[in-house]
Amino acid sequence: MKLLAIDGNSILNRAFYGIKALTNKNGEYTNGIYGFMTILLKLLEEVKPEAVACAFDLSAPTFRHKMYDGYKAQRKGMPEELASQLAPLKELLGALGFAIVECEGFEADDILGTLSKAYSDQGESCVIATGDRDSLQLVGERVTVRLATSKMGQAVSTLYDQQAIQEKYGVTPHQLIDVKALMGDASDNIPGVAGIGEKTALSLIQKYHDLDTVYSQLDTLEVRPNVRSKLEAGKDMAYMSRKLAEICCQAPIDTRLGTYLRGKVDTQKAWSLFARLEMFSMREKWGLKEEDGTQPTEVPQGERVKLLCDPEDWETLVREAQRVDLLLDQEGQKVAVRVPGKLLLGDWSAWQEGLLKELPKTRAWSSKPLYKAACSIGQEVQLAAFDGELAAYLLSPNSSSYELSQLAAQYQVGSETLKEETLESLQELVKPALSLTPLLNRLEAEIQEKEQKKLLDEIEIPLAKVLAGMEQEGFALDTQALRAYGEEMDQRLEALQSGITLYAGYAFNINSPRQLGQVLFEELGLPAKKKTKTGYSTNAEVLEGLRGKHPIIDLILEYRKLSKLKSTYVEGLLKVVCPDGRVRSTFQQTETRTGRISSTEPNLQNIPVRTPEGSVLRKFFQARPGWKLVDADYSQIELRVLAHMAEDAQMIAAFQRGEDIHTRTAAQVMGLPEEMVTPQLRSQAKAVNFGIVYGIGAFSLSQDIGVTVSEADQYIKNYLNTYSGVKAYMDRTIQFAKEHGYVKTLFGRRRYLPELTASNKVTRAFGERVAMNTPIQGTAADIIKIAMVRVFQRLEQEKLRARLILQVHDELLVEAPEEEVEQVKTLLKEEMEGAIQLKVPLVAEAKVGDNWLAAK
DNA sequence: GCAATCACG
DNA sequence: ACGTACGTGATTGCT
Repeated sequence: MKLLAIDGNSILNRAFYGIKALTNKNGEYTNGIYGFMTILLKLLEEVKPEAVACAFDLSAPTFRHKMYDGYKAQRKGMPEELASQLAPLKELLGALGFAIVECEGFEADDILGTLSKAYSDQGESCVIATGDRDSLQLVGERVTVRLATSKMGQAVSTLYDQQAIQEKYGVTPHQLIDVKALMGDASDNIPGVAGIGEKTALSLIQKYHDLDTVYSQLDTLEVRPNVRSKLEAGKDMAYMSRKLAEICCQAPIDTRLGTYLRGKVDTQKAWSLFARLEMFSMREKWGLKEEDGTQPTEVPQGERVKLLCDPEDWETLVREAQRVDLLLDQEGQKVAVRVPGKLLLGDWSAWQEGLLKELPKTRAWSSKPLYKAACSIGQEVQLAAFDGELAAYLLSPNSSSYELSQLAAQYQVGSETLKEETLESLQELVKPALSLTPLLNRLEAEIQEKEQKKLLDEIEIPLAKVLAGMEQEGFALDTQALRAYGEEMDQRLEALQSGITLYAGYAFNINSPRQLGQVLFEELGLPAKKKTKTGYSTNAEVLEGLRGKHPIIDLILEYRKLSKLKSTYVEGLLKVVCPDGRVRSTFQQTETRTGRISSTEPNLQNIPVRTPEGSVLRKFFQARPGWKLVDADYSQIELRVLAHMAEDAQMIAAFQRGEDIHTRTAAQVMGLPEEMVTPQLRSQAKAVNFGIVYGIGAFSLSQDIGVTVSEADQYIKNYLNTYSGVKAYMDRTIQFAKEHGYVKTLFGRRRYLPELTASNKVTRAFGERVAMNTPIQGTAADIIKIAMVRVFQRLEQEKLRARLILQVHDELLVEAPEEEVEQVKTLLKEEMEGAIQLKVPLVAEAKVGDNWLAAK
């Protein structure tokens, strides 16, 4: 019978430091557990043990502490984010049927020693898994150690048997105790003999075999005189260290071999623990099946429903139902519909018309595709009653995906069951559909509880419909002109490339930062300033600093800029343009942690504008013939939000008087009259204003505006003195975040901040900046979302043909027939400025043009 | 699949 | 001693 004996603390420790921080949606740290389970899987596969014991340290003092006050005295406790993973790890191991062994007064090492001795004494073998070299002394004829180490960040495990130890150290495993007695161990604070290190200790034991011999023959040892005197002085220390270093093999634990046979797996418990930890892939790896999570004893039994596939009376059933829950499978073009007592399954194309009529009483898992469908078959687009995906996002905006099956597992809601099993129940949609209703119920309740109902009902759900419209509408692109511009760029790129090759002396891939670094900093010998993890940094900031040092730099900067524009915007856009000449972005509503929306395939929120070469691309985004683009953007929305939320008298007054906030800030912070504020000073003040919103540091501000750190620091101090309400607000917000674990916007949008409890102060500082920034960025996002919904409704009410086609965080773009332009301009301004009443006015400005460049 | 870079607010 | 502003997405090179 082979035993796998694991040093739980040591392996957890390795796992924790080897994997970057990972938390579940509640902010519980999980990276150590994840790593531990991965290592354990690998061990089981490689060792194939019949019995497994996981040994853990207890926090109580051990016999070693009692023997020597200094033992592990310098050792810091484990960081909280690791300590918090111990309990769930043990719970999980228990659920998976592994024995957990702890023993008061003894360390995990002693447990491993005792067990390995018990097994080998009875002729059985034992494999010890640990990250700690101390255990090597336990190696014997039937005992081996698998030592986990990390080499260049890679986890490696080395197998040690008697021979391997002899080869590496030239002594027997047992002799390692005496080696350590002499050399000591800094990490455990075992003193050893002062002045004797690993080399000397090893050679002494190799030659004289043990500590007793060394000391009995001290006078005749063939060593340098100073070593002899050190040994003499350190004799007591050596013998005490030996006692500390020797692992005890008689810990009072259960040594019956059968105790450690793997026990029964509590599948439900393991399933739900993995779910809570959000380790979905682990469930499969541990052989857990989906049924394991849905046994009636663990989770409340859901309703029993009757499954009907393509029933003829589906339309009546849906029409007469009080409430409908709907799950659309876009890939399979199937739809699952839950009405009281029944689960209906059908083809989306056949059912969509009837179902879309009933949207107001429908709780959808995801509603945006439904609005798009309604729109594309020319049906009236009505609002859904609920949207599970959006609800889940509001409850936990940190998650990376909002898939129904994962959410159901996370929330541990029960699944409904079928009244009778049929062949059709094998359909892929059935399983997720059975957890749909319980999950929606649960999400609705939690939205109530967290006071996010208004946010969901009045902002996110109506917004989904607006976004559907924008996606459907698209934005016209002049592809011919764009293509021609691309060809121009190619010519220029070729010229730049030959110039660069000439200066470099050979052809290389300019797009490769590595090759470019080689050319600049090794071949041409330019001074390298910054480094990245993998080599020299060659980013624009570094290259700017090298301007004038070599003529190649200007060419590279231009090449970089052009090739970015060409590949991302010319080629990228041409790749996704629809046959009708319009590009249709997808707007992600559950992506950002702050509440903003994002835009993908193509991303229309990062079309160039800051440089002349880039902004010409906006010429190719055009209104239809006879139509115009109306572009309206908020003026300094984030600063206005800050003024309101911080209730800062100075800032509020400045906005109320309609002053230029950056000039005002410059005057205040730099102690000048406003007339003396030059454009350069104003732009510095603008950076300060931005910095404040981001949760500024003096270093970064100094980098940004090119002043010394102490000057930057002075600016910040002056700023916070001038706008003392802001300072109080920031302090208050961080306080709230630390107390509650989250921050929220004016409309109750939340963001959880597990970073604030980190022991790493860089991480914690990041958490604090996020705590300051998120309410501001998030409230601004809430406001423009409200404006979008209102603009959309006004266009509808006033029966205009104009359509909202794009949002870029503080900017809305409407495409309008020429005759509607004036009305649309007014409407946009009114709805954006009137989206909400703050202590400061909201200001939006609208401009008109044939293309996006002209309308800015 | 990740790192580096750069486009936007 | 260390690292250094918030939020995104796309492209490229390289392992």
